[in-house]
Amino acid sequence: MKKTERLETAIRQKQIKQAVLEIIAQEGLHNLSTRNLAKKVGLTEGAIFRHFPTKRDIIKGIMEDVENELVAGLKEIANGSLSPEEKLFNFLCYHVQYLKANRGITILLFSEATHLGDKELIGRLRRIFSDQKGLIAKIIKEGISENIWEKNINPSDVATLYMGIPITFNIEYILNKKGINMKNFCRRMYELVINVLKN
Amino acid sequence: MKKTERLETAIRQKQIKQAVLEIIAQEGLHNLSTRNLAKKVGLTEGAIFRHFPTKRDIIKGIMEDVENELVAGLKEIANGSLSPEEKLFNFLCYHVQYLKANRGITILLFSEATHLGDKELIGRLRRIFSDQKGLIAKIIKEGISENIWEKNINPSDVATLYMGIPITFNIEYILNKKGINMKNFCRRMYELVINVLKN
DNA sequence: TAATTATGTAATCACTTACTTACAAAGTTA
DNA sequence: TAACTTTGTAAGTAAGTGATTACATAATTA
Repeated sequence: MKKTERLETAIRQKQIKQAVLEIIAQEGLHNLSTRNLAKKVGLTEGAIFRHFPTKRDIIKGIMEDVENELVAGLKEIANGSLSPEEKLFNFLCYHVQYLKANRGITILLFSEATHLGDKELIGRLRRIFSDQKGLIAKIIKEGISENIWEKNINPSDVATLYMGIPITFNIEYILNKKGINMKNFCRRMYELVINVLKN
Repeated sequence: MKKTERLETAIRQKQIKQAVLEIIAQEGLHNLSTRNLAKKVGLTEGAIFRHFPTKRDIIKGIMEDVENELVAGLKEIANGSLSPEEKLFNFLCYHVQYLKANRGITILLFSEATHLGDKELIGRLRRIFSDQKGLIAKIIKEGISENIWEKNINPSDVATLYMGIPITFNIEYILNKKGINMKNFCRRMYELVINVLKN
């Protein structure tokens, strides 16, 4: 009966978080129960709760991944030594690519954080959001101080405008997979943002 | 014991949909149960189900309101006789204002539609989304054909960029009420979009 | 090898969910 | 006034939720 391999917690945690994203992408948020999650991983519910104290902690773990993978990657680009234009382009492409590889993550974060009504999760989400905006604003300020872009432009406003791009991309991608024109998406959006900055 | 006034279904339906939006704005999505909804309206659960066959139908009703109020209003602006610039400005301001008055509606729609995993609701959402994009693209095409805006710009891409504005606004507004700089928000975003179009 | 620890199962918990049923009474109509 | 329709209540339902328990066994350590 007992054929299930025994793996250590760190590995199971990765599998569980992976399964969460797969369920959302393939079956929808409404199927994200611990029961279905256990089935997907190939374990029982008890085993799931052996590796995570609560379901909430699984979502929290995914948020931490986003901070460690996405946000850290974006930070590296923003703090690099390339030109502001190159930074902006790489930033946007990296951003979109990450969301493409982890489709549904935007909806998971916003939906679950608000669904669970959890102050800490919402705070984390807020931080991820404002970190990204801050990095974009920083790149833009850099470009302005290097006289590449217009002085009379508000970096924070452009950052707000920017933030809509990956969010919209992700929402459209999960909502309407065929409708969105993926080809060169990040280059096309980059050109538009550059238009704003060059005035 | 029976002090509850008896009101006709049409009125109760309005009250119930109103209560849904209030609960989301004040208590969060996680408190949107039929139990809590009934309490908010001042009725029993049984009464709620007298006026709506299912909870899903309440969400569907709110979606219909969005189509009849928001989308119809935007359509009127787009099809009006003002200049493309004026249309674009009014469009954006009307859009933002509606979401401000009905805050949380973006999260409700995306979250519940995906949470319920309901094909019809997701289809409706998709339609609301693409209708708005289509109207924006139309205004932009108009401006281009009137030689107000650059020819070598893709109206559909700008529409995608545009769509991020109200979505981001709504998400930020519910996530971080104090953080968002509301003052002249739509005018500031309008200026940025105009920069894109004038190249 | 013996004791201990880590990882699994099966059954079940208390609770919440959307929804239903049987009944009461207000409002309308014949 | 009598019959009927509409709108309400109170008390349920079955199904699903996240989480726990008692127990088994594989892997590691003393």
